[in-house]
Amino acid sequence: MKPGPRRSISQTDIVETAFEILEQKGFAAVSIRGVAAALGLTPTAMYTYFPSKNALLRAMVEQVLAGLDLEGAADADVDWRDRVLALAVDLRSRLAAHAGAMLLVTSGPLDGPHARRLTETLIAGFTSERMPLADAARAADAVRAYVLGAAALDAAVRAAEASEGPATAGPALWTEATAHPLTDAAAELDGDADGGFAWGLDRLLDGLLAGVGASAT
Amino acid sequence: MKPGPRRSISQTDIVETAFEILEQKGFAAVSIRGVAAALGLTPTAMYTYFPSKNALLRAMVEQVLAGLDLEGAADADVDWRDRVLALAVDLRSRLAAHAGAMLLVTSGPLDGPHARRLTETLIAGFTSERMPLADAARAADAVRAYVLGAAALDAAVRAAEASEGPATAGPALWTEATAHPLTDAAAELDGDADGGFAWGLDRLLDGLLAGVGASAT
DNA sequence: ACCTGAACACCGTTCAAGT
DNA sequence: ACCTGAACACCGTTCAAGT
Repeated sequence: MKPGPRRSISQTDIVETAFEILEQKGFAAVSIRGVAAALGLTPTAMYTYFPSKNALLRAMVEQVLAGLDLEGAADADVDWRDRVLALAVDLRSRLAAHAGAMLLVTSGPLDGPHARRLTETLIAGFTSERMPLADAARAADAVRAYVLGAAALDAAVRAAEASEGPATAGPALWTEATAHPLTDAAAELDGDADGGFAWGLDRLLDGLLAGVGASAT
Repeated sequence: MKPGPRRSISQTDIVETAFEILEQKGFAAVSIRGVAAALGLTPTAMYTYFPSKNALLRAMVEQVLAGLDLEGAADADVDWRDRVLALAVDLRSRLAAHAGAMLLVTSGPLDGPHARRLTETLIAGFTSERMPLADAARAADAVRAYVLGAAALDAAVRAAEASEGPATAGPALWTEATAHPLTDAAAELDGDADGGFAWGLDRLLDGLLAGVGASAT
């Protein structure tokens, strides 16, 4: 095919195609060349839209965050505690929806516009509980860290299950099989990872909101 | 050079070399070929020691975790709260020590022997505070998530600073520059990221330990 | 068992050139 | 501005072969 302007493909089209590849073939398959091929372009044409692969990955992170209901989280009619819980659960499910989304988040800084809006919303919520600004900022950081870390641990476990089957341990790299009685016992009586996430977040909010506002139980 | 057995190189040597490359040239430079070259081997010889690149990365994660003072964390003479704080701070500083260590952790499941020992130690500590096993397991998950998430956010920020200079924003991808007054205001009066980490962990422990034991303040 | 050399099927990115 | 084609300097991994 000859060079020259074609029917314009948007950055959004590229990001969407990248997400399709991410879901179908995993994080490793998200490549400039692969996305270009799926769009019927040569790899070099991609550099018209994004200056680097990293820029593409950042745009993907932004799209994941774009769907967050920050307006709902700013609704002062609802308790802040309930709002931040809903927001965190939503964010976590969005990160869980795409198999490799967590690697995206870790692969670059969370400094896009939607990421900043999320941080701003969190800080605003905590200050609305009469928390000093410095503490509110740290509280926002703590919530971000908890949600991201939980999503990362989830993603790592699921990636391992997908790549090598559920019941495969390392080939005798370590011999002591049952040296972790508590971990094993806990694994038996639990299986509700989602419940664990909300429980831990609840405890974190207990600690963050203790003694700062009336609505903190 | 001719093929045939050489003076044996150990898996430990390979992992150490990989860490040197990680620190000097970053995560992207940690490659089978690169590590092999640094050791004077051909890439294929690497597959004698590790079945895949992923196996090498996992071994690196294990080495980061291997240095953790789990014995100190099991010392019942000290308050569990102080012990888990020390453990978390230690883990975070280990993750921060290597520029790309966080990507290592995120790139695979934390299911090696040292990772499991860490989980076991955390659960044991929480049960020692008279916490039910199921809750102790979830508390351990919460602490892991918080520490990992905080380390991930740190690493992302530092990676960005290293790759493109501190004061570079995106090239007008978004126009509203000062739409985040709280974030900006908080950034001005804070700069102590380490303090923020410990503060948030303290709040998390407040929430986790509230009402379960005598030593929970 | 430990290693080499060649090969396969990929990468991100740059550059000169076309329309 | 948008695109192609060729090229550079890389990847992980496999395979046959040597000692």
